[in-house]
Amino acid sequence: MSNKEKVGRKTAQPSTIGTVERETGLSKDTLRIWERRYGFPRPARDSNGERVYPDDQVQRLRVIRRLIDRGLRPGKIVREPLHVLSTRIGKLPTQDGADVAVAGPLNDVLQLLKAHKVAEMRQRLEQSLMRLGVERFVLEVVAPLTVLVGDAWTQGRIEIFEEHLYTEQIQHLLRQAIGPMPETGQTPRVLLTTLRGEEHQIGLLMAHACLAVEGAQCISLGVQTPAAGIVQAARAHRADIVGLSFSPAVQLRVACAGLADLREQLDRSVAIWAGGAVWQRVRKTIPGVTFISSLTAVPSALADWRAGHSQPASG
Amino acid sequence: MSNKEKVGRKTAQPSTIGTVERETGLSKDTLRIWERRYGFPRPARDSNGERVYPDDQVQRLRVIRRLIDRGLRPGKIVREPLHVLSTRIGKLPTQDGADVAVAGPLNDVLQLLKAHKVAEMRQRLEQSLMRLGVERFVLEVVAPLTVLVGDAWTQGRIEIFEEHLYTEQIQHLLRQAIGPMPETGQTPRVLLTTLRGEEHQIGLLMAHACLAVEGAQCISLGVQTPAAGIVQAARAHRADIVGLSFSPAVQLRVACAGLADLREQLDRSVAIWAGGAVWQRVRKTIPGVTFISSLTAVPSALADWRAGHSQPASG
DNA sequence: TGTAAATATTTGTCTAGGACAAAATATATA
DNA sequence: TATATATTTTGTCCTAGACAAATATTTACA
Repeated sequence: MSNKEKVGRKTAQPSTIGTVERETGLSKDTLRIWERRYGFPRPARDSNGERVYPDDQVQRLRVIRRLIDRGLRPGKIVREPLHVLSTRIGKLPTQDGADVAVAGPLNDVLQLLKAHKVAEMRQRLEQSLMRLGVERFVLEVVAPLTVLVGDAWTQGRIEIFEEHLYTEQIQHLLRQAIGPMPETGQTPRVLLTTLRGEEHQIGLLMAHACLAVEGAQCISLGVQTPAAGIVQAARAHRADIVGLSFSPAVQLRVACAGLADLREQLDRSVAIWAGGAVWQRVRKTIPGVTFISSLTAVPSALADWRAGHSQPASG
Repeated sequence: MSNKEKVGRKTAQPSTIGTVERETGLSKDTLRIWERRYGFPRPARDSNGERVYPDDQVQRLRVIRRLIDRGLRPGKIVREPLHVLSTRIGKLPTQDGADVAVAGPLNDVLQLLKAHKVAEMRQRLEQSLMRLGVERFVLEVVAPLTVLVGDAWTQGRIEIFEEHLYTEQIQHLLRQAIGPMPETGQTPRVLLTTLRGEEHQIGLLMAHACLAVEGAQCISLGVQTPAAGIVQAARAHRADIVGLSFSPAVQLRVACAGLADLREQLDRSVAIWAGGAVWQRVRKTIPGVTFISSLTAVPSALADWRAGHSQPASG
């Protein structure tokens, strides 16, 4: 029962170290050692001597986390006050897509979200989907928009429930787009899921959509399949590729460990594709694992695979 | 550091405590305290004194985890050898409503799932949806089938990945069914979500579908919205009703506490509907919260609400 | 006899500071 | 300019005690 938490009975949630771990993705050990080394965070203590984190510190931790995800080092930024961190976020090099051009229309969607005009937002997105087609919609709208929304939440410009609402709408749209695609029977057969601890569905759905339009045969297990289950499923469905999605929130070390672990358990003839922007800053590659740091790389990766398996036949 | 020679080291996987945490879902703290209290697991130590778990112990931990999820207590089972645990799994009680009557056609679907005939299963379900319509499909197929699948997993008759696969397919279907429903502008406006700790989406989607076909205007936030977020969202979207879904896995006390908490924070004019089979066995009702223990009760609950709010008008 | 309150047990999370290896950066050498 | 070595940074693991929430059991009472 690792996900047990103390029940917040009074008005607000008490932000214990366990809560903050879940909210920021920083492990308890990390939170404690930062406190010891850098003097931040500096939580209050309850009657029992346990840490109670004020909201503003949690907020600051979220921003710090975001910056570390993009490659900055804790020693440089953990002590910095919020306003310095915020300006840092603005100065970060943006994700691969040159967003300046598309920033306008995407910001419109963000504005609709903040104004709680759900119907209009959804309509706008549906129009984009129709106009651009599934693939361009995913690459040019959903991917950058999700980053935008994530940043906005990190910086407190939108509320958590607004982010939930966005996620839900996008999920709906993507599933509608994926749903009617015919079972082609083409290769490769791709088994899609995420490892334990990764609960973000959107990345998975984006990958699913991109693969499906390219004619790959996708079977999704949803999020958080334990490694042993992935191995079983790959065997049962004779998957050619196991596709795993990683959000920026994942801890690089944990993810690498999980991947290496899975690689050992999985039949060597089955490829592993690890998708997610996190892999842009990975150094050591894992043998037998293909890193796909951008959805734009999916078509060429598929082409490569097909080139290498042009003779599936009856081996 | 010698990071060139690191490639080929130990042949087997080094099951450290972190790895086992990921594999079993048991936290490091829990693993250590079990070792101290019950004498199991009893990992070896590497040169640095760190725990190294043999595979058979990890395997046993997985089974233990599964039994604990089903309500058994650690003190009783952690010391037991694997073969005892295995027999225990078969003897687990199924959900109270063991519907042998409906089992026929539904069992067919279950068989398809176990045979990994995804396409056929999906086709079968799609046909049911077409034939029965959304509401009957949800009530007569999805709801009992989900119980069936849950039981099958509990008793080890299907694997976890098969349950994931089922969930994913159903989610797809339900979202496709819900998606195209027009925004009617009718009342009531229902905000749908689950509380923290409840991560099952299917219940929520079933409720969404049933409400939508009855003409209610649904806005879903997805799962696990913190209470404060629900309050904000209800205000922002001028919700008449907040609908919360609870799976059988939820702990009754935790759920009640969460509901009471939400009831305090939420404007009294907003109704709270708590849905889920768990409420069949609730004793004390919470004032200001309507319990809906079966989806069949949704239409009448809606009628009641409408009867009591026959004059929405202009404030 | 059944229900509610009180007591006892079980169980997971929290605390502390020390230790160490893997990763990242800086410096020296060919 | 590349490669090997040194230094710093950083996260995870260690021990073992404490405590409250969750659950089981007993007692009190209608």
